[in-house]
Amino acid sequence: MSDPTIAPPADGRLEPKPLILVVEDEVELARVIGEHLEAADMHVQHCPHAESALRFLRRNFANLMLLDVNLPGSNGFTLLTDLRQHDITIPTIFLTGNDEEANKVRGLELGGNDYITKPFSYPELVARIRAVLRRSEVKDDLKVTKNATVRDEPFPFDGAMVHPSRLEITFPDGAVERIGRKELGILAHLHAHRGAVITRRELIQAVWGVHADVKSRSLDQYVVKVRDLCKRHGLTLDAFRTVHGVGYIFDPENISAEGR
Amino acid sequence: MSDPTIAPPADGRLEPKPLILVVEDEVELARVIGEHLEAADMHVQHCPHAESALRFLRRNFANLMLLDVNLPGSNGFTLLTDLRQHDITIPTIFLTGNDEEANKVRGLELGGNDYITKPFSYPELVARIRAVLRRSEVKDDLKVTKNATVRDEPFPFDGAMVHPSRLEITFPDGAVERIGRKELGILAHLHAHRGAVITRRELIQAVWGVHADVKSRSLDQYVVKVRDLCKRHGLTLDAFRTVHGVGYIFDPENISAEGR
DNA sequence: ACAGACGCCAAACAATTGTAAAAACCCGTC
DNA sequence: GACGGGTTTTTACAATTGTTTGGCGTCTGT
Repeated sequence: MSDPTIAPPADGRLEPKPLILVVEDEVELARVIGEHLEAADMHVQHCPHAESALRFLRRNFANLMLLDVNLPGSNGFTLLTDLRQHDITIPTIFLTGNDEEANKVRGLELGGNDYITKPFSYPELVARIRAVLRRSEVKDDLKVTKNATVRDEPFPFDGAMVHPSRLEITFPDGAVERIGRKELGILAHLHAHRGAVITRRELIQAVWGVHADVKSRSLDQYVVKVRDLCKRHGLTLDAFRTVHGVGYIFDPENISAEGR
Repeated sequence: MSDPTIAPPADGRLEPKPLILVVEDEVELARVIGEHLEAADMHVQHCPHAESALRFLRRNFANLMLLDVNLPGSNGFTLLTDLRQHDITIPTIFLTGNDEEANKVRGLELGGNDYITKPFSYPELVARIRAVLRRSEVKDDLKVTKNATVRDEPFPFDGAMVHPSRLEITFPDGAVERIGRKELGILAHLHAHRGAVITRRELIQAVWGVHADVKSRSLDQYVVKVRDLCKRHGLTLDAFRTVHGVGYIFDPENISAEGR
């Protein structure tokens, strides 16, 4: 199972386990892969087909995707295309069944990605994953939060302007305030899903990660902060309402009033 | 400079393909590597052992050598020695099988070179090669560190003038101070990326090299020095802020009218 | 009215960064 | 090969900033 030559982190500090999204229709294979990855100190999320993977990634964060090229219906590549359309990028390792597919993958020249041809050994799989993760670490620390990176463009929020990279928010009154990563994460998620009701759980997982404790009152804390911030700079909070028992909704310029 | 984003050429102009000499005894591995490099727009020459590599390099030119440290008979290091004896220098990337070997390579302190540990992904390999090539291309570079270089021309920093070649900085008050290479490297990187948030990791790797220990607190030390220097000569430090949890930002123009 | 959900303050915690001082290194010289 | 000056790195700790928890009052929907 865990090959000794493949050294675990072995680092002093406690690394957070990376979350690997396994997109594989053969349930049994997925299960075995999952087992091995867990044994290698990783979290695993399994999606049996492209649709569910897409759905998952639209709402959650994952460190890496293990993608079977042969999926029933859509093949792996279309998933990639779909993801790109949604502006979702994720380090990916393709599972290819033969060299032909491998060539196709290679042809993609997808920077930062890798592929592995069946049959493969689990130590190798783990090694590959670690390698790709290691590489993406660089980009990971561009990650200010699970859902925002320092290269993100500034976006508007309720009249103010949020600068993810600088952890700052500029208000219409000209004031610039520093904000923390969690606030930023919340703002980013709200903005990304403006007009839609956002589950409390969803928001937490978007900002804290899929394995976060959903009970904590931490979220409220930041909601307070955010609201307080807006209030202090004379922004109306009409657009940011709480939906009792469900979560929140951020709905600038009444998007929900029209279409829908 | 060493930009972590792994970008393909994507350059308008037509570059001559670089020639990569692959010194690797495992024929199959060499073949695969070759394929990838060809796919990445490089010429490849394969030598299965040190002798042939030496022979090749005595008569021919190559832009870069990909050298497996584990060669039958001679190991990779002796090849390097031999080359040096013949006054042949060539940018080299070592293929190491494990961390131990990687350490050895690091120990060599070979400026401008790099290494990569198996297993590696081909995109990564290509990226590394491109990085080393890019670095070795620039002729009028000044070696600041074993790993990093900066351009030679003086540049302004926060009102002062930095003279890389003289390792000096002149302040508006006329004072001239000597600075170390690391300070210089930091100033240069800040200047080169002014206006953008610079990750701590990015800065460290830019100045200390790609393989530097990111956890070291050495950087802070120099940040202090730099700040201290500026302070002593009456420069405002408003432009050089730290972005907590992310890194630093130096942005001389855009001074948003807002304290902290 | 009741239970569960939410808002919110204050204090406990945790992680990151700033400093100072000492130790380790490097390099050219004696 | 030891010595000395300057540079680099490490260590240890203090200061700063960000995060989470508990408690409790308030609000909402049934």
